[in-house]
Amino acid sequence: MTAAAARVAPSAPGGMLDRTWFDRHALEVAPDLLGKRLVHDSPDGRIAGIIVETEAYAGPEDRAAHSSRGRTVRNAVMFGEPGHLYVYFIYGMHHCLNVVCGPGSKPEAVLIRAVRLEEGEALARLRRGSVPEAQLASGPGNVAAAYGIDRSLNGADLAAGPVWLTDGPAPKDVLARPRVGVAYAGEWAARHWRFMLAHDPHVSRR
DNA sequence: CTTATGATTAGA
DNA sequence: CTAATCATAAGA
Repeated sequence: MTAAAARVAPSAPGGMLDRTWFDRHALEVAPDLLGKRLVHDSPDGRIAGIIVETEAYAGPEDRAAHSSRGRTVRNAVMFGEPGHLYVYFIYGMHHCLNVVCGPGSKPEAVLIRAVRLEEGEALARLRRGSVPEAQLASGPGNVAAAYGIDRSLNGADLAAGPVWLTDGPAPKDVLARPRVGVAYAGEWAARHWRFMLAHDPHVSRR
């Protein structure tokens, strides 16, 4: 293998998910993200794991989505090109990691709610402290914390790194449930747009 | 400028 | 159940 080929490599094991993969409705991407591998090559080292829980946020019509209140400084990335990160700060202390979807510039995104870490556990522990293994990256705020992701990565291109996704093991039993923390969204709150692997100890509580 | 609140979490 | 804690958005 040549040095040039090695440099191309963010795609490692399975193929790297490309922009066209994200250029679909969030409702299609969210369940498809289960089983995929999320990687972050941070300055401190690599963190990687399998996504076990997601939530879909559709375009302006979805009253639970940030984009339903129009384009603002915070949610601008949602209105841009699919395949970028949308990272926002919430409740004065947590970051949430989202993947921007499409189609096209339709402002949709998928929230990554829980990951089963496979690589970089020691690094995650430095950031998260001595929590049970199953909770290292369980819950959206904890995923961002374990991965060391904050707003400095808002808008980052998943096709350029340092964060990207690759194919992973096909999920077996997938459950669909109502989304968390969106009771204010009326009829939209009742939709089962939260997806998770059944019986996986790494999904968030609630 | 002021004010309310949130795609959360940990702990009582 | 509530506190923590602040960027953001909306309103005056």
